[in-house]
Amino acid sequence: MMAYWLFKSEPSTFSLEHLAKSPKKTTCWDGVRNYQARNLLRDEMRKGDGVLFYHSSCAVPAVVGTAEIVKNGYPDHTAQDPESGHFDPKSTPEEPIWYMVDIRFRQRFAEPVSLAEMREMKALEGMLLLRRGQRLSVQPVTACEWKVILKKGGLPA
DNA sequence: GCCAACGTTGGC
DNA sequence: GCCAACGTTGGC
Repeated sequence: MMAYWLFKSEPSTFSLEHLAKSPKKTTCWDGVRNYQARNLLRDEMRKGDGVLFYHSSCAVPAVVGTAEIVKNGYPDHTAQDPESGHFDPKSTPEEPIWYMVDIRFRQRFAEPVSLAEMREMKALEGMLLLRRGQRLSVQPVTACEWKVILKKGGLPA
């Protein structure tokens, strides 16, 4: 059963363009330091799942395209790197706390689907992203939400 | 186990 | 830059 997810990223740090230009159009999604998000990365996400790529903290917050999970959850080694900025001394190679997945660029939307637009779409009532105070950096998306957003973005579902 | 203080996220 | 909503930390 294929699942769908939404990944937030600040485009000034790592945009969909960055992903598209990465080697093999693939990157490891490191640096997530929230337990709820960790559980999704480690236990729920599976190779082949769809990812909505969302730009946050920018002029027009929006879903700008899609990616896919290409590697299941595995330990985030940046937790062991004091230089990384995501260092966590409580996490060890023997007992890792933090996990990441690999994602690969799939497609860029013809038109980004902005947060404001999503708020006005009836089909997206109840979408996690639109809930006030919702800050999870990786979060589940329903098949219906996925389909509606891809259509709005000008991609075939 | 409670809860105040603090840091972060992220839209506006 | 502001600020609401969270998550985390640490004293008790």
